[in-house]
Amino acid sequence: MPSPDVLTAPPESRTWTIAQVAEEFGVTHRTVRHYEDLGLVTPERRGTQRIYHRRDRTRLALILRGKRLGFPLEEIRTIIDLYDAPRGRRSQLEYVLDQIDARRADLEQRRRDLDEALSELTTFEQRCRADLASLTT
Amino acid sequence: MPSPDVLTAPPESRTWTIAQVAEEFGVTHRTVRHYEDLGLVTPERRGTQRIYHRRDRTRLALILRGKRLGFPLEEIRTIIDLYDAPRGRRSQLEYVLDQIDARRADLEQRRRDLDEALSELTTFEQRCRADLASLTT
DNA sequence: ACAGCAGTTGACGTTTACGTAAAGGTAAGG
DNA sequence: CCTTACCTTTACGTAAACGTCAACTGCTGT
Repeated sequence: MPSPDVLTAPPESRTWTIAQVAEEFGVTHRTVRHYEDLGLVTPERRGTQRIYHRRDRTRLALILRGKRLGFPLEEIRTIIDLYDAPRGRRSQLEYVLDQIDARRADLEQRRRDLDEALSELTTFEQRCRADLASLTT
Repeated sequence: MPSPDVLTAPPESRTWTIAQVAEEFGVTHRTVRHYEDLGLVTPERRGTQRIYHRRDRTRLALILRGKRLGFPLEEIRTIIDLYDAPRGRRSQLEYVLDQIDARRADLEQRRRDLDEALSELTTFEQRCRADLASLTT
């Protein structure tokens, strides 16, 4: 049985086990550990056990979306690193802004490819529907 | 020297060597041959040499766009196969239309992910620009 | 005290997508 | 005829992204 704390504790301090996050995100624990090996997530350790916080879940969501978009994990890491890079000095901020531009260009290329693929698919579908209609007559 | 035929022949019959298509699409000849091993392109053979036609270039363009979108080659093949599957019988047409729906769902999920990523990037950029402005003052 | 389960660390296996080296065929130019 | 450039097959290598044991550890209920 879970201790009542889970229900009464403030949401900020809510934590998860590896099995829980794996289950929630639909991946295996091996996958989660692999991401940790690559430095994509860094869960807290209570002794030897991993404790996942909200921050870790946010990262996992970012990672998995990156994967759905077809980015390699190493590239995903550079994105994550970008998002929580220190931005204290002007030079750092300018570097980050440059990186943002590069990423945006990449994403927009992908969107062009995607829209192209979608419109070709639509054209193809119309042809098929026309063929189907001509069979019916 | 190329024979004058290359200039006078009708554009339909224009062909390419493996080196030319590889160069044109910015990949190595090894890559092109790999796609052939997987059945993604099937160039004509003149003796032992490969002859690439317009049709092959169209396919290569499809393949590479698929790759930019992060699809595995096997999945790309199912797409290509879909595009030139026989559509004579009604049952075949209905099957193809089902596949089209599945693909569209996939592509639209990707677009959602993409738009989300882009808008997060924009938000982040604004924050950075704000930080930069506050440094200037 | 002890079984049982969840979690942990290696370490090797697998699939995908090519790279790369070896060894040779072929057509054109000198 | 011989070199050179381009093409061919065969085959082993490799990096990424996990899968899959194996062998422990550490709580938890009985």
